[in-house]
Amino acid sequence: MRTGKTGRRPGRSGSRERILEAARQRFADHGYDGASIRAIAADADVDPALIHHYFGPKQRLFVAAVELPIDGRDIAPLLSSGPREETGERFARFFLSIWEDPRPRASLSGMLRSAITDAGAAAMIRELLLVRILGPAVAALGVGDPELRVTLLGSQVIGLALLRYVLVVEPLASASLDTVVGAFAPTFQRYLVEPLGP
Amino acid sequence: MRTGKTGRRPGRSGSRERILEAARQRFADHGYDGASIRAIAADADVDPALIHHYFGPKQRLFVAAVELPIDGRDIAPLLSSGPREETGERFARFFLSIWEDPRPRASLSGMLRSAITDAGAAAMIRELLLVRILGPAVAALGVGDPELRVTLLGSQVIGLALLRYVLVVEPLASASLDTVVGAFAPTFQRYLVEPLGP
DNA sequence: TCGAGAATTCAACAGTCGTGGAACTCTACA
DNA sequence: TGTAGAGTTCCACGACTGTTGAATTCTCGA
Repeated sequence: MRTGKTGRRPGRSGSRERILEAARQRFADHGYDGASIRAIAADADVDPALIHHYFGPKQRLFVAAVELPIDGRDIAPLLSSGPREETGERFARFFLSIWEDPRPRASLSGMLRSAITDAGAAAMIRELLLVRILGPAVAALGVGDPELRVTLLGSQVIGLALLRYVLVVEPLASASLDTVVGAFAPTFQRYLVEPLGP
Repeated sequence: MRTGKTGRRPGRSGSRERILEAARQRFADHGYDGASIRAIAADADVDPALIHHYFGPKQRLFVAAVELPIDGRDIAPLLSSGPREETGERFARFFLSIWEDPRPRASLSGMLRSAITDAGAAAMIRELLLVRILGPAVAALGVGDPELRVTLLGSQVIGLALLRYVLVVEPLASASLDTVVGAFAPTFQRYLVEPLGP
């Protein structure tokens, strides 16, 4: 609602929501550093100072925009239910079902991109993805070496997300869901429940 | 050699080499955007304008600093030699031997970090890592679905490198070489030579 | 009806960034 | 010895960054 004039606008303007939406998009596309407050403000058709008024410093806007829609405790029962030799496939389908949905994808993309450059966000990905989400899920399976398994799993999960959803590398990006599940399920199966050693 | 005075220095100063070294380090630690010309110049104890004098715009400095020390044609014969059921392990050992060496690691880290944020570098990782390095290696094996296999392989390679070397996530980062080989070799084996489908 | 406070913008500050030009000094070769 | 050119610095430009303070206009409860 940029009328060029100062002062409050009549009625409900929805600026706050537009800011969050624009921030999610920018963070997803350009990462933390690449997404400037001014660009987000322009997308939301709003003055940069308004963003600061609502959210304070940039870091706070980031955590407000990129809030994780997944709870690790949802995964644990899903993995434990059903035959153990299909654990990897269940995990693959669950993981992909989240990323196929465009809304969480923007948040997750933002996290992933930002984690690579920003040191604080790197700690965040460790904390959120590995400790809070994958950690409990693996722990609930009661297998040996849970910490190592979490990182193995994380390495494949992040690599897959990066190539298929963030960088959009073909032919992986356009491969059908069943193809992707078929390709990655055995890998997840090994990292989750099968013996690791050489 | 910052004497505070202008003009050429006597003797060989090695500025060019120091600039490249500093650039590699900065790009590795902070990615393309995060590594400023000025910071690189400070590390190399040199005026920022000298960097521009040698390498032109920043993009040219990046490709000069981050030059890949691997040739895809070196990998192909290595993968083909030896028993086929150990192909994945040979690949794992080769791949890890490169990253364990600190010099290429800096270059590769820089590429990886930059590829996530900078759009041009994303195309570069696709071109260099996937097309020029993993592509020929997989093609030489004469298996079906080579393009898909390259991206599967790439997803695990990048995820592993990211967690173990770039983000340094424990316990993967400190795990012994044999542990890592043991954990990932079967995955690589599947992506390289074994049937994929569900 | 009045006043507190929410919403919004403008203008500006102090940084940082990449890059270009001009000037200076040394080297290498004719 | 003279001179073209490589190496090097300083300075400045214009653009962009996150953030702050003040001013303005609207809303809502007392």
